[in-house]
Amino acid sequence: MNPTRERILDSTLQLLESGGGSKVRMSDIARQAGVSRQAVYLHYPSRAELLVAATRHLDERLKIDAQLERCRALKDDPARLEAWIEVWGNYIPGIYGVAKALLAMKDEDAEARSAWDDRMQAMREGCAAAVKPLRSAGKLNPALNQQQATDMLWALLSVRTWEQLRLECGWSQQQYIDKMKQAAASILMTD
Amino acid sequence: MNPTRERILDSTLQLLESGGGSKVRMSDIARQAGVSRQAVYLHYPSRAELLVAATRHLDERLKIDAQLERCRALKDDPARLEAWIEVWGNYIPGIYGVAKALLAMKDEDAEARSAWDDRMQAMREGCAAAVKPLRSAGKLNPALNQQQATDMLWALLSVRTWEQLRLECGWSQQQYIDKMKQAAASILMTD
DNA sequence: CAATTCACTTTACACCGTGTAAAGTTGACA
DNA sequence: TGTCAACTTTACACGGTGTAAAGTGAATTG
Repeated sequence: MNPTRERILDSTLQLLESGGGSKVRMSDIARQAGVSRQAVYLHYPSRAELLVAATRHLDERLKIDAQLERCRALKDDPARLEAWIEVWGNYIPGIYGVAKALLAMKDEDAEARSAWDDRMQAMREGCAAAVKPLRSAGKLNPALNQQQATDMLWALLSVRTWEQLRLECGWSQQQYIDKMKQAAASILMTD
Repeated sequence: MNPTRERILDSTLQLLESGGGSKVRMSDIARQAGVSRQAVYLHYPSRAELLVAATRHLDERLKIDAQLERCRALKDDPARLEAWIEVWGNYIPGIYGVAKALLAMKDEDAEARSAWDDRMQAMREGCAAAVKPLRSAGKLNPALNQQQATDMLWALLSVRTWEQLRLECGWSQQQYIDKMKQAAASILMTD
């Protein structure tokens, strides 16, 4: 990969992660990367596309796919639910900065919107895969069909919910994971 | 109340509610109110303050306080939880437009931030008041203390969660209310 | 050894939306 | 008749995104 491009993406992620949130400007990123603002536009035609590229770059770094192996191994085991919550829940802090920026653009930029929706779709599949074994094992709460159970889990594990509990309520990451496991089990499983 | 001010606030709410989301401009509002853009600034010094005034105006219209009476009546009754979910859950659609706009500004504008946080604080008190009777009746899930239970309920009933289930998953309002009651009961109560 | 090409810089500018400033209009009221 | 208030009109500053084009310097190639 082109070294300048890489420095730009790294700088973007660095700024996004260090609190900046959505108020990170193109010029900030350029300065951080030690490059002119125009050079950034030379590689990424818009802020939205830069952010999207940055999330892809982050994925490569965090190797989410490898993390997911642990879940996939539990093919028809109801324990897949806990494994999934742990993997995804611990993935959120790593993507939070870029997620926040993407979420902020989502309403105004189609590019950002579809990038985010793609990721959420993939995340939703993880939820569906965690619900399925419950149904197979007859442990799924009879008040919920498979779709509804997936929706509930998807909402429960949303970045926004993580943000609220972790940052606004001051929960620790461990506490978040533990309580989410309990909550998901309570909602989705019959006793 | 000043009739021009009122027209401005009504127009703001109308535009916010009809999908516009956060891309409603001062000039849009002015046009809708049949007034010059500058006249809007004559009454509200900034977009943030206008939005804040609009939410207050909406509160008066929706009479949330009256709605809450039904909850308050159930002083120490565990049924207060269901009543609260119903009241708040049915309040969200009415405030969603303005809530979305406020949430979008929250990260950049201190005015908007504190206005939103105030409202969420009030909402959180409703959650706390719904949790308390459970504890009194010994029905609170022993894995959660009062604070944690309040946090969970607060997160479960967040506008973002409503948005996700209602708009992204396509749930009906009735379905949302029903499932939220079930979910809250599962998470918070011992059997 | 030129000539070209590539990656980048520099400078400049158009566009939008917010917010400020100030002079002009209109009607009500004293 | 004058003045005050509410509003309009015009104009402009600012910040951030994105475009355009000329300039620089180092590596590549005929």
